[in-house]
Amino acid sequence: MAATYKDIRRMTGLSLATISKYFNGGNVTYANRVLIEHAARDLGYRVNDFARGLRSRRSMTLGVVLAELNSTFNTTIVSAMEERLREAGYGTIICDSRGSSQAEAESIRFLIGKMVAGIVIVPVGDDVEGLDAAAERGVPVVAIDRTIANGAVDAVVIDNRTAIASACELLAGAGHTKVALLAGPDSTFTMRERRLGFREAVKRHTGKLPARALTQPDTVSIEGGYDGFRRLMQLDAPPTAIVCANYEFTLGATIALNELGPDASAPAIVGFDNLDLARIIRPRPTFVVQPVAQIATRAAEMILQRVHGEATEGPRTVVLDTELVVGDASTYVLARSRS
Amino acid sequence: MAATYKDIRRMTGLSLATISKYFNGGNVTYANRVLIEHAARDLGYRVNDFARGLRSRRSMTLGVVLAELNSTFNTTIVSAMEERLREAGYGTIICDSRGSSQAEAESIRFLIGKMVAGIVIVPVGDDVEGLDAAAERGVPVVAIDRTIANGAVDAVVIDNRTAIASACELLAGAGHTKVALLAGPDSTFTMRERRLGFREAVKRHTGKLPARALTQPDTVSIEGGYDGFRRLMQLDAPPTAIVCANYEFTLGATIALNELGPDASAPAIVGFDNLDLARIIRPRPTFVVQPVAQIATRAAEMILQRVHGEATEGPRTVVLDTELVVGDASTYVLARSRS
DNA sequence: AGCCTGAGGCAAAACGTTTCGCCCTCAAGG
DNA sequence: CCTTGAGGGCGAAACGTTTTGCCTCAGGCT
Repeated sequence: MAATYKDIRRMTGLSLATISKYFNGGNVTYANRVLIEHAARDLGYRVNDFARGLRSRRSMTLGVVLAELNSTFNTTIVSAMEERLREAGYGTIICDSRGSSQAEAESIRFLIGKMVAGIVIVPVGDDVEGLDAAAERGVPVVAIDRTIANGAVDAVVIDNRTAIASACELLAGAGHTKVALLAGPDSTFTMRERRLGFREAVKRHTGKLPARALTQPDTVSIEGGYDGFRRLMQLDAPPTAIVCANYEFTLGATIALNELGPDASAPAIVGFDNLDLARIIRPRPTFVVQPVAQIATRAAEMILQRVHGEATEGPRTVVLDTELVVGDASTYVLARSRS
Repeated sequence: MAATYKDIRRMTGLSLATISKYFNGGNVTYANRVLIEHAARDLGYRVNDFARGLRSRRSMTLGVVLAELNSTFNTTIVSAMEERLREAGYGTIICDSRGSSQAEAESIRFLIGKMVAGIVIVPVGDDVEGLDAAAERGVPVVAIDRTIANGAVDAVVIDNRTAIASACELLAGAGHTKVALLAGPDSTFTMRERRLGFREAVKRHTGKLPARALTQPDTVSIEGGYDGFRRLMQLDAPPTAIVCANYEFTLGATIALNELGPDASAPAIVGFDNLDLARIIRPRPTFVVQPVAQIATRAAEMILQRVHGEATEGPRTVVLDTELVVGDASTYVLARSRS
C-alpha cells in the first residue's frame, strides 16, 4: 500500500542505506539528493514510524501528562508547549489523568510503550507512580507546576509564596486588616506553598494584617470558590479582602461577589491566573498572573535538552516569578466607610 | 534492555509463534499459558508496540483532533471518550488544532503516521484537509459537533435549531417580544444552525416575537460575549431577552449582566452548554444543555464499529437532542413593569 | 483397524527501517 | 608516483513482532 524505501530504490537505483542517510540528514551527493526527492514526492512517500522506532529504539515524540485536561492553565500550557516542540521536530501525545493517580500511572505506561523520548507532566499529587519505569528506560521527565516527592526530576514551578504574599502586601497597604485566603486542600504542592506564602505575609504584618486563613479547604472547583466565598462572608467578622489561590476559586468567588451586588460590605478580591478574565471584568480587578507561556517554553526546553543529552547533571528546578497586575483602585482599596 | 519473546522462549522452551498466540488471545494449553504468564511477569515483559505495529499494520490507538483544546466542551468530550476507548482496549492520542486548519491537517498526518485505527475530530471549519489521506489508508473518521462539507464521514451532532428554538419558545411564552441571539460568525456549522433555529422560531412567532438577530457576529470568546451584550443593550430598543449561542458567550454575557447590577431593564439571559455554571449562578438561570457525555460515548461507539468493521454502510449522522433546563422564573419571565 | 478432524505447536518468512563494516574513488601531501 | 584519508556508497544484518504453512497427536467416527 504505502511506499517504502524499496520503491524509492527501484526508481533511483540507489541503495537502502543511502536513502536512509538522506532521510536522516546524512551526507548525500547533490545528484542523488534530487533523485530521492523526486521519487519520494512522486510516490507520496512517508516514513514508517513503526519501522523506524523498532530499529532505532526512539521516536520523535514527546508525551504530556496532565492532571486535568479540563483546566485553563493546563490547556494553555499544552498548547504553547506543543507549538515549541513541533518547531523542534517532535510530535506530542497528550494524556489526561482526570485527577486520578492511577490514570496517571497508566498514561505513563502508555507513553513508555509508545517509546516517547521524554515526558512532561503536570502531576496529580505529590507522588507519581511509574516514574521509576521511565527512569529505567532512560526517559527523562520534567514536572510542571508542582515538584514530585518520590522522584528526582526537573521541574518548572512558580514562586507561589511570593505570589500570594505580594497580593497580601498590596491589600495591607490599601488598608485591609482582615484578609482571607481561598485555597484548596494541602494535599497539593501548589496549595501548600500558597497557603505558606499567605501565612508568612500575615506574620510579617502581625497586628496590622491579622488575616484569617480559610480553615476548611474546599474542593478545587468553581463551586468550591463560590461556596468558600459565601462561607467567609457569613463569619461574625467577615474579611474585607479575599485572595483567591487559583483560577477556579477566582471565578467562583467573582460570581458570588456579583450576586452581592453593589454592597458596601462586599470584600475586595484578588484573582489568580487568568488574565483573560481580568480583562473582561470591570472595574478591573487585581490579579496574580502566572507566566503560563514562559512556563511551557521553559519546560519544553528542559525536556529537549535532556532528550538531546545536552544536560546530564542532577535534577534542576526552575522557579519563575509571577506578576501582580494591579486593577482599578476601587476594587482593592479599603473604603473609609468600611473600616 | 527490555524483555522480548526470545527471553520468554528461553524460559519456557516454547516457540515464538505460541507465545505470540498467547498474547493475542489465541488457543494455548493451560500448562503453557501458565508458563508464559510466569515468565512474562518475572521478566517484566511488555509488548513492543513498534514491532507489533510494523508487522500487523495496526495499532491499538485512536486519534482525537480538537479544534480548540482550550474549551470546556472539547475537553469534556475528550475525557469521556478516552475513558470509553480505554475500556475497549484502545489508547488515545489527542491533538490540538488551535483553531487553525493547517495545524488540523498536520495533526491528521501525524496520527496517520502513528497508524491510528481511527480518528475522531472536532473540526475547525466546514472543510477538513487531509481527510482523503485518511480515507486512502482506510482510517475511519467520525466528526463531532459539526458535519464536514468536503468529505463523507460519520458525525455526531446535536439538534442545534431545536435547541435555540426551544429557548425562544420559552421566552415568548414568558412574555418577551424582543429577543436577541448572541452568536458567532456563520463560518461554522453550529453557529449557522443555531442562527437558523433562531430565525425559524422568530418566524413561527411573527408579530409576537419580532426578535432581532445580532447582525455583526462576534468572535467566539468570552470577550465577544461581553462586548456583544453591551452592544445589544446600547440599541435604541434593547432586547428584553438574550439567547447565548455557546458557552463563551454565556460567560461573557453573564459578566456584563452582573455589572449592570439589579437593574429593572436588565435582560433575561438563556445560557448554553455548561451546567456547572448554571449550578453556581443564583438565581438559577435557564440553560440549553448539550448531552456532552452522550455525544462522546456515541462517537466512541461509532468509531469502534468502523474500526472493527461492524459498520460498512455509507456515512451516518447521529443527531442528539439538547435539554432546556429551565431556571428560576425571575430570570426569564418578563416583568410587567418592563413591558 | 483405519480414517478424519481439529487443536496446538513449530520454523521461518515477512514488515520497513537503521546501522555496521566494508569498498571505491578522488584529491592532497610527501 | 605512491600513500593516506575522507566522502560517499553499498550489502546485509539486525530490531521484535505476526502470520503462514506444515506437522503431530489424540480422539471420535465408520
